[in-house]
Amino acid sequence: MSVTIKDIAKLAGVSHTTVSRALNDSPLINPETKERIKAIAGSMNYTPNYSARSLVLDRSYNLGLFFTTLHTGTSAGFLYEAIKGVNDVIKDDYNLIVRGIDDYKSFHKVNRKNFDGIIVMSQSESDQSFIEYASDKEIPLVVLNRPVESVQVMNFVPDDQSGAYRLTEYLVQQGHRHIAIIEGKKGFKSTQARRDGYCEALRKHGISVPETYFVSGNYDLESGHAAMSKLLELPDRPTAVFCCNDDMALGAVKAVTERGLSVPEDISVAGFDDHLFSAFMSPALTTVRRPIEELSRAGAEKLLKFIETKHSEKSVVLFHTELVIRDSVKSL
Amino acid sequence: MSVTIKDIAKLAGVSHTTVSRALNDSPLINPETKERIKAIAGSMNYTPNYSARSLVLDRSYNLGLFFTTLHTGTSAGFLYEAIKGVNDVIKDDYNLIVRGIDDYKSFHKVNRKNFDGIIVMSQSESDQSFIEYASDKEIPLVVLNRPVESVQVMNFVPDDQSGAYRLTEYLVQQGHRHIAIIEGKKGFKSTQARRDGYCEALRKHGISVPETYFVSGNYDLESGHAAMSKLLELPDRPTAVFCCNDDMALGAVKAVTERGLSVPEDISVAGFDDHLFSAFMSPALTTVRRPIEELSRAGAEKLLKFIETKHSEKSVVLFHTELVIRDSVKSL
DNA sequence: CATAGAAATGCACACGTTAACAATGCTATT
DNA sequence: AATAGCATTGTTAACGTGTGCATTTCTATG
Repeated sequence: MSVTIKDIAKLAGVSHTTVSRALNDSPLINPETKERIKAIAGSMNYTPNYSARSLVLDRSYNLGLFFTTLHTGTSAGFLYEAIKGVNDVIKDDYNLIVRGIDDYKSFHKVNRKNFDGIIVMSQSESDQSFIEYASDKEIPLVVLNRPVESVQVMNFVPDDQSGAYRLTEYLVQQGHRHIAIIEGKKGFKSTQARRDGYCEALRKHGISVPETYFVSGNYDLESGHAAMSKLLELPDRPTAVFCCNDDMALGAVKAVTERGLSVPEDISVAGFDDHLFSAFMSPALTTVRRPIEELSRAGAEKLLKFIETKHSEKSVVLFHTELVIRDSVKSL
Repeated sequence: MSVTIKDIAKLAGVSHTTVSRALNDSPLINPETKERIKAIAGSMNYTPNYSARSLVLDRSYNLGLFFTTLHTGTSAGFLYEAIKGVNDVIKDDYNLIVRGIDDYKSFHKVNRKNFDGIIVMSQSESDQSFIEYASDKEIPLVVLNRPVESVQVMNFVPDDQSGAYRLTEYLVQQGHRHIAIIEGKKGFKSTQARRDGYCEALRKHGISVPETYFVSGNYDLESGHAAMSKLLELPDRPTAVFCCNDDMALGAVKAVTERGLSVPEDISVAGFDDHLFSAFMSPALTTVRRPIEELSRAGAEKLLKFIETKHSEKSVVLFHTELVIRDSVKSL
């Protein structure tokens, strides 16, 4: 039913090979016939059958963008920026396939035949088996957002720890000594890194905080709200709270205002990520910017280059995170 | 390099035809040999080559999820919910390909060979050409979010107009008579529908507002902020503002608090969409819930059923929108 | 015992594309 | 004029899978 190169060949009075070569701009073909064939193809509205091409070329034209999960733990802004970044880079001739790793019962269908390359937006060490699997199958692979040690891969990660360090240090510089932390989802690497940065800064400045200042969350709005509610009940209420992402910070601010208190007058709040909405919160959120879109773009570019040249350094590249000072932290 | 059915055949001492049939659970095959072959396939770690299968079966195993754009106009929450909804439904044997329609230079590569089915999250009439193209190519097609008249397609849309009507009516019932609107992106169908619902409610209650109460936005945070800033400068400042989505509402609230005013004491604000963060704004946002995730899920289910059975009613199905009353509107 | 028919398997081709190799005609060099 | 070599095109096979039809073997029926 649909047009094939053989149909074109018949009409042009040449062999289908010649058509194939002409359409692929082979230098073997006489420029005139090439033009003629292209014209015919155009007029017949020809589109190549990618399955056939894939079969013989052993390429799928599929690129996978995998997240740890599409459920709790992955915020909307994170997903959005990642897709946008990757999508901006990949050429017209790749399909971008989006998927949560935890949606796979078996990785069976993930192989070189089905994916020309894979980008993993890794948030948790639970992805490890997937990453190792893909690496083992020799699928071109870029891992973003989380450092991977066990396997050699192209690896781009934002420097969460130093971001958290600088933010916490900033809180200290503003005169805060009672600084609590609302942590991210358990098991996520970023959770650990941000906590480490926080602890490091406190230690450096000789500040110690009670255990009750460590409250767990899971990166979503509700958990931020719940965690802050706990903190506000404390007899020795903190003067500042570092929320490990902006979503939780929004929830936390809510918990404060609900009690008739206000940010930053009664308590200071800081976040992490710098999502789109953070600048528009009331008060505008002091946070740490993580360049997710840039990271995704860089990752996609690297992957494409690797697919083309089959060559690249497999090492961890740290992306700079940046302290963004706004209005949610009071100077004491 | 990778295992094929012929390799299995050799090992099992049968023809590759038998292997193919066995793995596809054909009733033609002796149950015992079938089991034996399956065992061998498993031990050899066989995965079918989808390109080859696609070629002969004329199916791509690709499902497309297309947005009007991945840039301004599509909010993170919208993208997130849509992907989540669709992803929850599609079986393990489909690839979900995500893409912005405005990223295509030519629709060339969109055809039945490359897509078993397409879901269009349509926000603008600019998608019309794409929808007609896909429909013309006889690709199984579901259009979500925006009613389509020119072509017969499966079409699921939230009832934005009546949602906006009820919300506006609610504002009136709370005693507001000076109600402004911050509109959505020009050219988007939803912009029109929400405006219509707003106007209808005002008319019904015999309220007229000055032209200056219609301020244009484009569904993003900045535009909400800018629009509200304008409104606040007005000599006859409105007592309530209907923002055509939650993102703009957040931006609008920001503009209010920046001026030392507060919501809802000095001015009431309402939104539209009910994104995840809306309940956690301060104050919690009164808005209209649009069941995007459910819509996406329903759309995906419908599409899969159609692909299987080749049969379905092509008509518009309205999804109910729901007024969500929170704390951002004051009773006068 | 002959035979019809069912059950199980194999043969051969098709899907649409690319590419190694062969073939042809032409030009330039000796 | 013979030939080497280039430019251009065609022949043919290959990629891995599914399926119509033929073939073989076995069972049941008369």
